[in-house]
Order: sequence, then structure tokens, then C-alpha cells
Amino acid sequence: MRVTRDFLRGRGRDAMSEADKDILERAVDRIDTLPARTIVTRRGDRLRNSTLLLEGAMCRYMDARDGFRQLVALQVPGDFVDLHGYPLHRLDHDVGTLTEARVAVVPHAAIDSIVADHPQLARILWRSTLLDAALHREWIFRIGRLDAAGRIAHFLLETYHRLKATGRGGNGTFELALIQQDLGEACGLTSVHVNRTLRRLREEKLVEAVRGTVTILDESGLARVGEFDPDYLYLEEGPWQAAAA
Amino acid sequence: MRVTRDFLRGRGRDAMSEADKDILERAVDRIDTLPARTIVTRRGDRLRNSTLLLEGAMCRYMDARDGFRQLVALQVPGDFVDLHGYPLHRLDHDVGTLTEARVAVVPHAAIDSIVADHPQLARILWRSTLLDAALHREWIFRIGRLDAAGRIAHFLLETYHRLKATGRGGNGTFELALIQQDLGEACGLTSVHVNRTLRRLREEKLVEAVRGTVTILDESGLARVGEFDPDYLYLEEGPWQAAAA
DNA sequence: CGGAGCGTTGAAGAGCATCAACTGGAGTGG
DNA sequence: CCACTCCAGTTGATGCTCTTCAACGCTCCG
Repeated sequence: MRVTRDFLRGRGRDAMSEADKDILERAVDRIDTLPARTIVTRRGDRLRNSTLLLEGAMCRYMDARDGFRQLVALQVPGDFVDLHGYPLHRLDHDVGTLTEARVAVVPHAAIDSIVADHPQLARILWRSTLLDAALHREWIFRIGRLDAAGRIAHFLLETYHRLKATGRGGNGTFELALIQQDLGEACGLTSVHVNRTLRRLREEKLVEAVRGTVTILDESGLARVGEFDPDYLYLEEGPWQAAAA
Repeated sequence: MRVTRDFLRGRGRDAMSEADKDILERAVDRIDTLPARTIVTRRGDRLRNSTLLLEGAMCRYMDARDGFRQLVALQVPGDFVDLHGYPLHRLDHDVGTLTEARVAVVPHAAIDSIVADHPQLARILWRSTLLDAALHREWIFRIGRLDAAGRIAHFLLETYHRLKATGRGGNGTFELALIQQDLGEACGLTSVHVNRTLRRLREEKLVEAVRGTVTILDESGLARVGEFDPDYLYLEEGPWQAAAA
């Protein structure tokens, strides 16, 4: 089975030819396992490799003066976590694991060859970094315009759809390795307020989150609260489209 | 004089060979002038061209249900406003002008040729879209972790540095075509609170913003309030580095 | 000269942060 | 096997930041 099986899965992987998939697969130098809750790369680091997340959860974040951090991205399996480090050379933020993580390491030299010799695959890699940027934009919207309930609803739905696209979760349930503190750091809230807000969402029978498992009770109600529309995830045919058809 | 003169100016343009600059210049199909305060492309639009901003100010934004909008990017001259539309094909947000804008239109077909035949230039275009993503991340941090004064301070310093990199502004002064309402939409604040916060920043002799002109009175003080570090702009040698040397 | 758009200010209140205390479960060592 | 600690979650009390609503002034322009 291919190590890169989940790359762009459910999000345009079909645009890759079998040859492209082989080339990407061969670009992998090695597989690493990273322990939970550790820093992988720091702001300012010069990168020589990029990391494809195979299993587990990672995040990208920035530190504020007061000691709190702001997550700028949650990475799920199939994500090319720091591919943007390839054209940028150095990172503008920290990267860390949330759970133990299995990753494939891809040397930038291998990507150089892809860019030089396989423009079609290069465009797909480029595209994958821009899917990340689309997520960034939605995070700006989420934090800038939604209240606490909306932010959490939106974040949970986003994560649900992303995980579902890779075959993890579905049927309204998924595993989420974030504690309430992390959730707050993702949504610009304190863990205390996350706790109260989750209680409200639970009382309103919209969503439940207990011990790392999220259960969506009322997806359309949650989508209303979070003003959520999965367009920006650029997913392939999904259940909301299938339902409309 | 080259139309694409300001592309990546002050932010890695030197990595482009003269040949690359010529190729990019020839990729321009035509020059358009867009009126102020109009929508250029809408969420969901399929794009066949991308737009290089030559003069003026544009923005990218998303609408919330309550009628307010959230800016996700401010575009200054030299920005390839919607180059991400090339690998993504369709947009996940709206693009509009703030002032009258002069733009260069680049057909995606021309970029196809660049990707196929000029990998070095393609990587530079790729990089330019990731500079945008780095800005997105900093916007997430700004809105998620800073208070009103910090957000405005950070936003003004970011814009100052970006404009300075293209030769516009410097010496602590620059033209900013945003009304207080826009500033609020960029920073996740109401225009009323922007007004009060600007007054405070003025009273503390940090920055003045009157009728489209921003005057930075105390750059280091402002940077402290906004927790601002221009690293993420990936600027070439600038005054803060020159001062350190 | 009247209106529209932007800026400014005041008053009141909602939402979220802060501080603090307590619960329950998991892991650890006696 | 039980005390102990640690960590995540939970809840209460209080106050600040920012929003909301409203009014008014200024400037530009038809």
C-alpha cells in the first residue's frame, strides 16, 4: 500500500495520474515516528525536508508574549504539513505534534526534481499548499466574525469534513486529539470559555465532545451556528452534494 | 519600464533572472483600470486569468450572515492578487477594489507555459502565493491573540512595511485607502471601536491616521503594542536589519 | 443648500476573560 | 491496595473589553 495514499484524498487526488503517484511515492526518503506533544520545527528554522503526515495529529502555531499560543492550522493525515517550507526556505511559525505521529519525510531535493521534470505533479503540489491557504482564510473569518459558539461549531465541522475525506470518521463521529485548551488556542478563546460553550452546544443537542471523541448530533443546526459551508475545503463529491442531487 | 516591476519587489525579486522577468512581462495580456469600491470576482467564480495589482488598493473578503464582511487580505501594488486561483480554479472568497486600481491581466494559459517550461520561475510564482499564506497566518494570530490596540498597531505596521518594500511610503508615513469601517473589517472590530482605539493610539503618541494618511510616530512603541516582528513578510534587507548591522 | 458619507462621542449592556476552587480519572509510589 | 499527584474538565463570581444603539459634527459634492 502506498505511503502517500491519503495525500489529497477526497480533495482532488484523482487529478494525479498513476505515474504521478509513483513519483511522489518515490520522493519519500523515510518514515519517522514523532512522540506526542513535541515541537518538530521552530520559527526561523531552515528546512531541507518537508513532512507528509501519515497518522496522528499535528499543528502549526505562533506564540504570543503572554505565553499563550495561537494555532494557525490543524494537520490531519494526508496533509503535507510544511510543504510551504519548500518555496519559502524558512518557517514563520512553529510546528508540533498533538498526538504521536507517523510521518513521511520528503527531501526538498526530490521536490526540485519534480518541479523540473513533472510540471503536472508540481502544479498539484502547489495546489495542495493553496488548499492550506484557503483554510487559513476561513480561520480568519471564523475568529474575526463569529462568536464563541460559532467558532467552535465551525472548527468542529471543518475538522469533521477533513477527516471524513480521508476515511476517518463519518456518520457524525470522529476522534479529535485536542484538549479544551487546544480548542481555545485554535479559536481565540480561553479554555474556560470553551468549556462553557461546549456545554451550551451539548445542551442545545448540536454536538457532544467527550474524551477525544466528537459526536455531531445536528449537523445542519451546527452549520447554522457556525455559518459553515464546506466549499472552501475543495472536497470532491460529498454527502451534502449527493443529498442535493 | 516593466509593468511587473513591483512583483516581489523587496521580497525576493532578486531571485528572478532577467530572462524570468522578461517571461513574466510577456505573460501579461492587457492592462485594465478598475473603479474604486467594486467587486472584481465573486466566491465560486471560475478563473481563466489572474490579476497583478499595479497601482491602487484591493482586498479579499468573506461575507458573514449579519451583513458584515471579514477582510482576509489587503493587496498592495506588486501583489499577484488572485494567483492562487490558478491552481485552485475557483475562488473561495470575493475580491474587490478599495481605490481605483490599475491591474495587469495574466491568462492562466500563459502560466501553464511557465510551469511547463520554466520551473525556476514557476517556483517563484509558487513562492509568491505562499507569502500570501504567511500573511494569512499572521492575520489569524493578530485577530486571535491581540486586543484592539494590538490588532490595529500590527495591521498598520504590516501595511507600512509592505508598502515601503515597493517604494511607497517610508519615513514613517504612508497612504492608506481604508476608512475606519474597513479597518474594523480587517481586524475583527466595529468601526466605533476602531475610532476609539485610534484615538488612544494617537493620545499615546504612537500613530496618527487622518484622511487616508498614516503617520507612525513611535515605531518601536507600536511594535510592542502589536507584538510585531516583520520576519513573516520575508523582506529583503530592511532598516531593522540595517540598524542591527 | 441639502444630503450622504465618514468620523466622533456617549450610554448601556453582552460576551468573554480572569481568578479561584473543586471534581474525577489516570498514573505512581509507598 | 490506598494515598498522592497531576492533568483535564467543570463551575462560580467578578470585571473589563468590546458591541450596540443613538446622536451629532464635519466635509464634500450635487
